[in-house]
Order: sequence, then C-alpha cells, then structure tokens
Amino acid sequence: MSHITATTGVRQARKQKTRQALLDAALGLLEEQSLSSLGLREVTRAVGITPTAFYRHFRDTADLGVALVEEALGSLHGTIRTTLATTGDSEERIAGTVELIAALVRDFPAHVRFVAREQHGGVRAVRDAIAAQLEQFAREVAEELEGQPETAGWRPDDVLMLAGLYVDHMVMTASAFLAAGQDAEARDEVALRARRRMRLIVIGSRHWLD
Amino acid sequence: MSHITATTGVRQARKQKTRQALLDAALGLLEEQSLSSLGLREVTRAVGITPTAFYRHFRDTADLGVALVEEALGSLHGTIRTTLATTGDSEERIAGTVELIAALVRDFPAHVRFVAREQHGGVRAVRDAIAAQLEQFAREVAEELEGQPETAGWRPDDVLMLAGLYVDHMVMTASAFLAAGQDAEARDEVALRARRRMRLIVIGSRHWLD
DNA sequence: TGTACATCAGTGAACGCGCGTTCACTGATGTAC
DNA sequence: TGTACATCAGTGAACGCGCGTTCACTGATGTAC
Repeated sequence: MSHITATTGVRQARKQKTRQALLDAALGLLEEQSLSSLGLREVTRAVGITPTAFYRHFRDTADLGVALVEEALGSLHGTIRTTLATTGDSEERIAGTVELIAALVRDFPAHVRFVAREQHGGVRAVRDAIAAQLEQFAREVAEELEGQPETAGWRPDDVLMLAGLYVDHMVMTASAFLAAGQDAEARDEVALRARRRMRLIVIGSRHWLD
Repeated sequence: MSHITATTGVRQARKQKTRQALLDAALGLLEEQSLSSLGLREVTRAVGITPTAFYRHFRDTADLGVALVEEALGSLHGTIRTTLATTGDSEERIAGTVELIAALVRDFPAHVRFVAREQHGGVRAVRDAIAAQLEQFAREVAEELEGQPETAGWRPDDVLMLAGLYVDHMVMTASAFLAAGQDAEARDEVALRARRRMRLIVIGSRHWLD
C-alpha cells in the first residue's frame, strides 16, 4: 500500500526540512543584526550542521535573504485582498486593516522585522525582491479599489497612487507595532494613530475630485 | 598678531579633521552595506590611518553611526521649518516641500541613504537616535501647523498625527528619490507622485472636522 | 523481491585572510615658569 | 623669549578568532533490472 511513494522522496523531504531550519535560524539571528552582516557559519551553527552543507541549499546569505522575502510576503497577497474586500463602511474597513497588521506583527514578528529592515538594507537583491512584492501589493490594492464607489471616475494612476499610499502606510504601521513591542499601552497608541491616519487618507480620497 | 590662538588648537583642529575624515569614509562605505557589517579597519584603511587610531575618536562603529545621525539630521531642523512657513497657497507649499526633499537627496545622497537604511537597521543606538530626531521634526512641524488656518480648532494630538504623517511621507519620498537615482524621468515620476500624495493629505485635513 | 550501481545531503579537515583589541611607543603640540 | 615637562593623536607589532570556500569523503536513499 503506497509503498512506491512512501520511500521515494524521503531524501527530498529531509532536504526541505534542513532548508527550512536554515531559514528559521537566519530569521532568528536577523532580529539583532542586518542581512549584510549575517554569516553563513552562524546560521549553520544555529541549525547544527556543517558550514559546507549550507551550499546544498543556498549560494550565499543574500540568496537565503531572497528566499526569506518570498516566505515573509509571498503568502500575504490573498489575505490583504480579503481584508480590503470586506463589506461595511470605511470605519469598519479601517479597523479591520489595522487589526490585520497588528495580527501579522503578533504572529510573525521576525518576518515583519526582516522586511522592514531589509527594505532599505545593504543587499540589493533583497531590496529588489521586497520592492517587487510591495509593488505587486499596490497593484492588487488598486484593483480592489477600482471596484469601489470611493474611486469612481478616478484616473487609473491616481488610484495606483492611493493604493501605494495605503501599502506604505501599512508597512509604517507594522514597523510602529514592532517598535511598541509587548507594551499594550504603546500598541494601543500605535493602533489609534494608524486608524486616524487612514481616516484622514479616506477623507482626502472622498474629496479628491471636488 | 594672534600668535596666542594661532598655535593653540592646532592639535585639536587636526583631530577634528581626522574625525571628519572617518565620518566621510564611513558614509562612503555605507552606500553598499549596513552599519552592522561596517568594520573599523575598513574605515581607517579608507582614511589612511592605523586601525588603533580609530579609538581616539569613537568607541566602536555604532558610536560613529550615532555621530553620523547627528551630522545627517541635526542641521535640518531650521530648513524644514522655513520651508513649511513659506507663505502662499497649499499647492505652492507642496511643491516647495517636494523640491526641498529632491534637493536634499541631490546634495547629500549618502546621508539620506544612511538614514533610510539605518532607521530600521540592526544597531539599536542608531535606530533610537534617528527615531528621536524624526520625533523632534514631527513636533516642530506640528508647531508650525498650529499657527495655520488648516488646523484651527483641531485637537493637539490630531495635529501631531498630521505632522507625523508629513514627516514619514518626507522620509518615504526621499527614499523614492534615492531609488530613482540619476534617471531624470524616474525622478519626475517620484516628484509627481509625492505631490499627489501630499495633495490628498492636505485635502483630507481640510475636511477633517466636517 | 533482491541485487548492483548512481545520486547526493551532509561531513570534516584544511586554507588563507581580515577582524577587533591590547600594548608600549613616538614625536609634535601644549603649558608652566 | 627660552626651557623643561606634560599631553595625546597616531604608530606598529602582536594576539587569538571566526570567516567563506575548496576538496575528497561517507553512507543513506533512489533507480534499473
């Protein structure tokens, strides 16, 4: 019973597991330094394998960084669209968006920190990978906005401008949540300010064509 | 004639010159890496002095980084206030602000890159120094806004929220100008988008109390 | 099912190199008289 | 003004250490028949 597929792929599965362990270890080490100072040997040491084994998975730490970008942002596209598509008045959508960011920072703080840090970091390939993901987010948000009454009659590039503003605002909010850390009061403060900023942007877009 | 002050201070002046050379060299090296990977020896090598001489000026590279924050942002407070205090309609003030950012990036690209990169970088002391400077900017912008008709009747923390939004927007715009590099067309695109974003925020603030 | 060979993730030794930091020093500048 | 001593920015040798990368290897997994 399934004796063919059961054995085949054991090697591949183990390799995948090691690769994931390298990504996890790197993400942990990157909480207190930048990718451009992350050493290949630190990472393998944290995983418990030989330095040379690293090359079976990544060409260098920059290559690992690009993989981390995919892990951090690749799965987020659906989530954001869903949140923005929520029916309800703008106040509800604002609250929902801020809560989404808060949840992301709560559940994946290391991923969020990595993206915030390396967005303008010292490794070009990683900066480019993050920029590409964020631009993709902006396009998706723009698509979502197109179908809503607030932006009826807008020029397409104005919609994209607004979408980009939303995306940048989300990144800034995530970063602010990170800085707030475990302090519940500070986090509430961040959430409050983030909602007010979004509210101001929503009001501005409502009168854009006046 | 002035023979007393002429000799006294020669040593001090030379020390200051070396210190500045270290800051300049570090800034150059940081165009292609992060502070957390910047080596003390690279910096002294670039200046042409012995590694050990570094300790006459800074405790370590993090300490040098904090000095760079002061150099990059310390002299900017007056400039920003002046720009915002410009009389004229909002469209003129928007254009003036975006041009200020463009000029900063043109004249001090390495300083701007450093601040953008290390704002969320791997060195806590430098992050904190940048955050303190940006918060000071926000307070100054808020003070400037208080005296203007747009924010008459606003709650003080709403004014600070708006000021913070302006400051963050300026940082994002600076970073976008940097990414555009020498490409004149790309720079125009950045300027256009920055003005539109500011315009949307201004419109939003005009209807904040509706 | 059993056998014989191929693949390949991870090993372990070795390399040359640049790192941060210590230390005692030199010699020009500064200060006291 | 001249002299004698103090200061201190920068020197140069030395240290132990961890780095990235190479190489030939091992032994479990995979494949062909």
